[in-house]
Amino acid sequence: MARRSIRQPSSTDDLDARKATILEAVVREHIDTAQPVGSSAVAATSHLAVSSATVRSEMVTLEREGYLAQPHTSAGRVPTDKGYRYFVDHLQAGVVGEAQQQQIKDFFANVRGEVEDVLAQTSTLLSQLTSYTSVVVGTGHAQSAILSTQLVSLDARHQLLVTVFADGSVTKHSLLSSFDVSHVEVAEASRQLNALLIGTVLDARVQVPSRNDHVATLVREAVATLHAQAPTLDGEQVFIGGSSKVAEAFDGVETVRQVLAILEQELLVVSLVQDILDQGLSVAIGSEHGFEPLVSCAVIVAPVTIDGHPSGAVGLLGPTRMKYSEAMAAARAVSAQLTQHFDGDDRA
Amino acid sequence: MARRSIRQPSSTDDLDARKATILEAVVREHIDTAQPVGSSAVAATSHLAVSSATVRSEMVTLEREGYLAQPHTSAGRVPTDKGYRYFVDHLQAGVVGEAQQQQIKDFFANVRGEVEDVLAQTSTLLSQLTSYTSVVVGTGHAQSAILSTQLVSLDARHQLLVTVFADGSVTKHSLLSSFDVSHVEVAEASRQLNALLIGTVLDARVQVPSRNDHVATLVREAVATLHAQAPTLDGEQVFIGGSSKVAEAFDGVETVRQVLAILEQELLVVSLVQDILDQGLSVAIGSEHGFEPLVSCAVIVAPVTIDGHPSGAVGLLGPTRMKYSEAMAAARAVSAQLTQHFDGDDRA
DNA sequence: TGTTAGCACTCAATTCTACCGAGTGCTAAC
DNA sequence: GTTAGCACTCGGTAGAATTGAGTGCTAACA
Repeated sequence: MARRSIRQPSSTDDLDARKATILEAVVREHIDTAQPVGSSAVAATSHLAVSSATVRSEMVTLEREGYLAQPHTSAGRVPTDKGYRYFVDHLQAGVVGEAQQQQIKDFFANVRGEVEDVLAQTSTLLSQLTSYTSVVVGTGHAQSAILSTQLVSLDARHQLLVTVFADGSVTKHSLLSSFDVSHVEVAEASRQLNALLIGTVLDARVQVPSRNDHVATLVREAVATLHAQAPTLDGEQVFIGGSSKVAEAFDGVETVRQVLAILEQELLVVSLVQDILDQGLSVAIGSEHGFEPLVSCAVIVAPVTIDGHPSGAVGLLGPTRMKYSEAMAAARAVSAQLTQHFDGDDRA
Repeated sequence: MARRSIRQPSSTDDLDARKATILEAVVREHIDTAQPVGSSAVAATSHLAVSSATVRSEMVTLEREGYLAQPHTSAGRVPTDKGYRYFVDHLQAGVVGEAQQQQIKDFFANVRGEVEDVLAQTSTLLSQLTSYTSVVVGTGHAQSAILSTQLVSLDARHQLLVTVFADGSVTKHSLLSSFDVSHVEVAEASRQLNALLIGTVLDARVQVPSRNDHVATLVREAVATLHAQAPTLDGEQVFIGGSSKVAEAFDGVETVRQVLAILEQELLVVSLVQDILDQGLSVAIGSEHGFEPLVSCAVIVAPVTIDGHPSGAVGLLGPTRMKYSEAMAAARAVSAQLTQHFDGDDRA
């Protein structure tokens, strides 16, 4: 995996007021038009009472300091990752529009179903709100206590182990015995499993029976199967919404392909989101996140907590020239509502 | 939904041998090169001892009869949907290559985990084998008998209803009571639910208790919740693999976007696959499947059965100029292996 | 010293033109 | 029925000319 450590976001020095204004104008304009921005455009749109020549000489400095770049000699300027970073760091928090606020409210007022369904639909919502691809991550239940476990017989050789965790998640594992098992034995094994496991977490050590009869063997197998899952953070879920937006956001077909290919690898996506969160960031721009194939992307994340501890995140993936203000506001609003949703009426 | 009935596939009349050869040559060449095919190319590649002029006059006929089309006057010919249809109908069954056969074998020899995992991974496999986007559909358990149902207390007001079906699937539904429920009451409700539901199918009528105590209310709610799911064919699962292949298969960014947008709507995909299967087809080309946005696509499907009755399908989605022979062979091989996998060692 | 008007210069993008050539349809001869 | 021959069509390409947005530099100005 071609990962590198995430760059310090605060490495952007401060710019004097006029340079900052010019940089901001360039970023805004470029986000709007997707075109290189010229000095005269900046002189016109920004409210600096300055001629284009002055803007030009400032731009030379900004370029030398790495905030702007020139695609070719006779073109305008384009923001670099560092330029976007400065812009984002100095962005005052945006607010979500009336209509969108309403849409979010309506959604959470009407959403039904299990956690998984809610997360999946939230992902679609976030994508619709922003026109970017959205990622919703629900963290695993590795640290949740087991509430109940049950062994169900499918046929003489096959049993299904169903486990319910305190966070409301349910897992199933099929077991294949090398001998025929009676219903009575399954019931007894189920009883013993409950006695052993209820209240424990997945990686806890439990005392399994050492006898060699059917029931004991079954119990041992069940516990082993269950514990084998613990390290893989089983239950970590990813919901990706609006992957078709990728085709809108990027122009090169090849770029689209690469981004889609990344999104297919859900583990990668989870670790990407997790990394960004671990660094305490809410936005990773261009090469900041260290994923080669995503250099032309920016990723916005907002954590979701349940009962105060982190238990997931919502994210947005767009081009580096994305509408940071709106997108960040939407992500924040949705993550807040999601947090509230799970803390509140519905139990997660 | 802009659906239309599927066209009869057998509406292609028969062509004389030479026309058939020419048509086939055009299709093969066009699939290979993505370019319009000229008469001289056909005269050269096909083993007809005929001049290009003869081919040309035959092509005029083929065009008049709707098998070929001309992008513009001075270009070669391109197959129409009808042309592809004839080609596919007269295609002798292809075989999968050595390496691919091996890859499939290895996959099914090593695949682990629950049905869902197997299906998801199968989808990825099929996509890798063919370089097309793959769809794996697992049909719901609406007709499966209930093996076990269990009510678990999350807290005083929230209970989780976990149901195991004979096909090995598990559902969960959370219930919210308007009153506090004790653990004893939950256990009793769970016991009663088992007595009521075990052995029934989802849409069966059962006699619920009419009393008004906590337990009876809980039981009623649980049954109602469960039965509310029956008509929605709950449990129908779609796994889409290799959506990034869409960006390779189609050139227009807009087409890519449209196809991705369709793939996002999983219900649509299921009904598409189902429709094609219902018509007894294994390939739907261009407008045959009646989905406007997918006119430039062909869809290949192959049914999967468990214990003899249909329980899913694998599918491939590519451009109309896809490699039918290879793709159909791969789909068939994978669906056969999948069928065997579920009938055999592992219980589904 | 910072700002600005003026100006020459650069270079991608656009337009125009000519032309090539793959491919066609037609016809006359075999 | 087949084919060689031929005039014709028209998309694609290559080159030249043009355009114009934008730059950097310089000299004058406040």
